[in-house]
Amino acid sequence: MVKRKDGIERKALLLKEATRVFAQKGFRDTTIADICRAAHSNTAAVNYYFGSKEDLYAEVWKSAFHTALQQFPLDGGLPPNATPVDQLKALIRAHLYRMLDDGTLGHAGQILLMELTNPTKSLEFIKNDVIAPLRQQVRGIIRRLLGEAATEEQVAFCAMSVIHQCFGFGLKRDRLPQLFQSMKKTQLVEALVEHITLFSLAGISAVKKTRRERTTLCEKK
Amino acid sequence: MVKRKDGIERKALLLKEATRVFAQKGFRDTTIADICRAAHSNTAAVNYYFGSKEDLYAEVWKSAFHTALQQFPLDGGLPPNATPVDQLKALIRAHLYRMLDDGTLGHAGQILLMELTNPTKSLEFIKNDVIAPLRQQVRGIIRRLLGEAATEEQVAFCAMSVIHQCFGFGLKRDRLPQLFQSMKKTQLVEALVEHITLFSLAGISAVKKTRRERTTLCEKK
DNA sequence: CGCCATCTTAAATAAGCAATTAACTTAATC
DNA sequence: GATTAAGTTAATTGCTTATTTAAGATGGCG
Repeated sequence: MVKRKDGIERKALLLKEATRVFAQKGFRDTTIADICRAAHSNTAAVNYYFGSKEDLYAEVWKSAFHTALQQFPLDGGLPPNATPVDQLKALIRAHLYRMLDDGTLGHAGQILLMELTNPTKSLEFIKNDVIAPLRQQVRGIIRRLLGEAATEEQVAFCAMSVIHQCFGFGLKRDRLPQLFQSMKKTQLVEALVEHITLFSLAGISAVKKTRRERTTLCEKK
Repeated sequence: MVKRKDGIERKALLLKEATRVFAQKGFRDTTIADICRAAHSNTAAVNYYFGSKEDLYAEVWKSAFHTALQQFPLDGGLPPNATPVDQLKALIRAHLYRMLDDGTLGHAGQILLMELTNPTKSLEFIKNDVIAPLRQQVRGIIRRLLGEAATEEQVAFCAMSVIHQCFGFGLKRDRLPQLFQSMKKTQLVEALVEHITLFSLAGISAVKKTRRERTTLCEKK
């Protein structure tokens, strides 16, 4: 009945270090000993506080995505009546920061990419809790940009083109500074936001201009 | 001095099954037993023929990328005097097939994505042998599309936008048929080729139209 | 202080896996 | 068909790692 505060402090530290190590090395390559060493704890600590390595991993991505979404909400912090162009730009910026941030923010993106290429059991949850609402959000914005005349397929394709550009930079996360040595990180990210927004808006406009018949292979209903 | 042919047959079978299993589960999650079971061989076979699990993995990606590049060469099989637009489209198609093919072709893409998010020791080789020449190829085409006035940074950003769109579809490889149930696979891939080409050419044109000063943060020399 | 739940620790346990070994079988060449 | 290198096999070794255990230390509260 008597709770001590040193316990919850250590638990929080373990979660933080676990997030970092998992994001860096992935679930399978991370040992409990790695995490406990980073948190200056005994190897039994993980099992004591979280039950198992798997349970800890689940806690990690839950908290990582929670903070990431809190810091960069799906609507980008914009009022609901913002123009779709502004919404798109905010969305791209949020994604890039989620992917490229050096702190906790970036860890969520790292873990997401690893789950997509190398799934653990957690992928199902991630798909439902993270990817699905995100897809809704992106498609909503694209729909407004393309107009009612566009097919569902056109919306889906454009949404993927935008998102994949952002995700792709997560893949080169570690190599980006090397590729663009002369730029500061924040400069680089903002330049990328500008580029992806410009590139994508042009792409979306081009799709909008195509005749509808060309792309109605899908959506027969 | 006496060579037997049953050995090289088994070795080839092991390589083939190893490629499939590695592409599906990744290096760390694949056990030697998994591979040998798939190839109807004893667990000692991998060490007998390849020396170690790591050496086998190296053989796997070498052969996988070799076949992938043979089937879809960097120039897309086009004559050197082809228009950059045709070259871009051929490149996009080649990438998509490398990412989405169900057979051996697709395995190279799977392994590449896993290496990028979750590197093993092999990543350095992959970067030098696969990624670097590819980047050269893409940037060459983009450069021709953007013209001499464009900055190196603009070329690099556009190249990434194009490539990442293709890579991104590799990330959803398994979920694509589910998202577009009504389309046959080949239909879907060709539709994606059309979409990415259209989208990217529009994006590149838009970048070309921007004033040079806006994007000269990099490349001070 | 003295109780007791909470937390910490070192050591033990057990499971999984890559790699090795040595005995055994097969196929090519004479 | 005898010889021998090549290939195959089951059993074993040794290492890494998640998890458990039980004993010990610590902090809050009466």
